[in-house]
Amino acid sequence: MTGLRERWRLKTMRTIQERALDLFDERGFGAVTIEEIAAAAEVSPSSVYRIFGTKQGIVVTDVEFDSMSPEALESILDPADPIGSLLRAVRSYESPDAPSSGTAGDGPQANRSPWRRVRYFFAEPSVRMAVCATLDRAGERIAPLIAATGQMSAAQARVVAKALAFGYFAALEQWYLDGGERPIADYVEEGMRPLRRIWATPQPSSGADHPA
Amino acid sequence: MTGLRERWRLKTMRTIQERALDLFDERGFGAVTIEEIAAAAEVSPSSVYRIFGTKQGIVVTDVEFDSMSPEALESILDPADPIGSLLRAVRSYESPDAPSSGTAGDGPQANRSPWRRVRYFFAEPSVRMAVCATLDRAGERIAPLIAATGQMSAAQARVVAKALAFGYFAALEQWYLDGGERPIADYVEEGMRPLRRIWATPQPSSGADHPA
DNA sequence: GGCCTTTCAGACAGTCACTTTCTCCAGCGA
DNA sequence: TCGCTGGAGAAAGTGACTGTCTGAAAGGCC
Repeated sequence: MTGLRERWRLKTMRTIQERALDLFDERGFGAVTIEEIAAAAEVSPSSVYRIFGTKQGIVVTDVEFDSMSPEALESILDPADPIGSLLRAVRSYESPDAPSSGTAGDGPQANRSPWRRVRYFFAEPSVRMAVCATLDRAGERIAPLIAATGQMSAAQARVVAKALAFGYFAALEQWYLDGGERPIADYVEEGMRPLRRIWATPQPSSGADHPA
Repeated sequence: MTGLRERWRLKTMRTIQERALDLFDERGFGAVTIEEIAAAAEVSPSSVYRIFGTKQGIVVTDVEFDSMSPEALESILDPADPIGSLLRAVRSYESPDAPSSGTAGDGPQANRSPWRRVRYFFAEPSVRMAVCATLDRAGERIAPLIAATGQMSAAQARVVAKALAFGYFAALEQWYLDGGERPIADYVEEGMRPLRRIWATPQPSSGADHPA
């Protein structure tokens, strides 16, 4: 039984995000002010900053993932096969409804899929920067989990964690650039395949891997 | 022979960077305004923005690397062994004088090594964000070079390029966190070793690799 | 070397993201 | 039911950044 305050916070978060995206879709990210967003969501500008920190945070913040506890993250991410874990997470996240309209179909009340925000990750430079910062932090979170397996040193775990986080970002961008036709999981699986070699046990019987 | 205008620009760039770092070291990044930096460098605030774009740009911009032509980059980076190329670049960059004082020794007119800026990459969040954006762009530059080898698809080259750029960042941070005692190249070599497997030909005779 | 064009530094005003502080109400525990 | 407290709202301020304009110096042309 969560408190009333937290309920209000979560509901307000979603309201602000949706109203903000409505305005961004309508007039562009840069042409909308925080005051307008706050007015549209019927909260004070202070609340927007208290909740999201920055204007880009409204787009970047992922309510369920960012509030995930370290334990929950640990239960999802298998340090021995992080790419497989990532794929599973992406597939379950993607399942509800297909993204369908990638660049086409820019209607005001467009799809409410979680991928609605993703467009701005790549279209708006300042948002892209904020996404990079978020991935950076994500890397810091998963590095200790990888290091805990004892397979690598702390420095190597750090490098690999960053490679995973930003490799995923690269795959996502490829999906975006292709217009969002095929499911994202396909891009993640294909794009990140070279990284799988990091965990590959040296066996002579691994088949052809690289060509697209 | 380069024009007078370009000469002025380069000289001004270095002046602004050094004066700005003097002020940052003295009072902290956030406590120094652009106006003060401009005054200290004896230029107008407009010029600071025209040259560096943002306040963080003053710290992040690497004069020689950022102005590197695509051809020069191509001549340095061997797509078949990017990590080896990176190591060579780091070693030649690091050679002039050792960084010595990492966290200790915060004197006003500290060392003038190219690593003076690096401290702020990790100490100042907004600068760190800008560094991430720069690495992101660096990834975009090297991805086509990797894709040109034909070993991977475009998506895979994109992923690997990002992994390289941010893996280097992770290694650099490990160096910073350790206090900058050992040379950076050591951290790059050790930290990025797992990424080498991406290019490893499947041979059963590869020895032990992982422990630190 | 003198003229014309272009480029760019400087000045200035404006916008808005973000911070800080204060007040006050309502949720929460006793 | 009664304090206590966390948090929402209001408001003023700061400074990073963006345009626009003007004048002067650089660079090309004869």
